[in-house]
Amino acid sequence: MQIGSKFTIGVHIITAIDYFKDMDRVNSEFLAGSIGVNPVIVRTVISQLREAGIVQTQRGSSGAELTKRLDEITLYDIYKAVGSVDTEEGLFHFHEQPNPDCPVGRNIHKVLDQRLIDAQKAMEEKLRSTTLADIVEDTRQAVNNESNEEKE
Amino acid sequence: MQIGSKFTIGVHIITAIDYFKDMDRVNSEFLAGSIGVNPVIVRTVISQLREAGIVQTQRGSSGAELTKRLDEITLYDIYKAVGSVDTEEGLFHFHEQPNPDCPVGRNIHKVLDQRLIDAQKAMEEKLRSTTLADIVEDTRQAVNNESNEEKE
DNA sequence: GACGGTTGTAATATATCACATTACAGCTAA
DNA sequence: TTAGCTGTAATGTGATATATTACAACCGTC
Repeated sequence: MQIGSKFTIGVHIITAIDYFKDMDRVNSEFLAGSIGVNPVIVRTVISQLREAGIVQTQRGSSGAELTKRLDEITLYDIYKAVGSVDTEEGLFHFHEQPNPDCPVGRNIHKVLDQRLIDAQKAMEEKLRSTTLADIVEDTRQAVNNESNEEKE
Repeated sequence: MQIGSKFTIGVHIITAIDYFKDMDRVNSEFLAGSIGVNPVIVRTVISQLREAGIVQTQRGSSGAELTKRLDEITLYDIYKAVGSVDTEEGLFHFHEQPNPDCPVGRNIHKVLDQRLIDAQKAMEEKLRSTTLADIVEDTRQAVNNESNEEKE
């Protein structure tokens, strides 16, 4: 089991929108090329980011813009925006029909649920601690290191 | 996306093995009845718990036994035993073909990977903090509360 | 105002995976 | 030897992630 790639795609999209904002026409096809997926996937993810108030787009004209500062967007915001984990169901899928006639069966939910929620929250808190400013900065840094290595 | 129910089934199994150890013949059919799944699923999960050194079984004769003390088994041990998350791949599925000709594309992995690993580890650490002794105790407690409520 | 380029989204296809189910050989205790 | 159980393979089925095609709605520009 894995959390779908729409999450890392979302991070990639926002990073690229900022990174290329003054250089290229950052449309869905350009992004799809950088990410390595179909343009429709990019548009779908951008739609979800738009609904979450993170980016802004316009039909017809090309290019998305961020509506928040990079340091106000966390990994968690993107994770949430693209629906990485269903809010109702949670990260852990509980077996659905424990037997109510069995003392263990009818209490296991009660006993486990909060601990599972806590584990999920611990992961989500970690995601909150990184902002897209961190990601973009680290990306620029990595690119700089590349050109330094070339010179040697 | 969700972590499969084999994890909560595993917890249920160990809890029931301990809870009923002096009362019933705890075979795969009995467990399947308590959990509400097919007996083969139970046997599969028990197989994985056995490979992880948590339970011990015998062909022919019925009933599994724990090979560790309850307070030496954590939720994480079960999570790991049943392969809730693939060790190679990790919890987060990264899009697989970021473009190496794009500065963002060829660096996004480097920049994101450690942060994703950290988030996953935070969740797993939480799972480590609960032992099956906690779960069984809370279950007995819950059962006691039931009979108290009846008397009122 | 017609046109090229773009977005938003529906519809469909495909592969993978979780779980269910059947079947049966191997084993143990009585 | 028999009854009952386990271990596991094989197969079915539904759900889901991602890819892809198609097209209407829309914008800036000539």
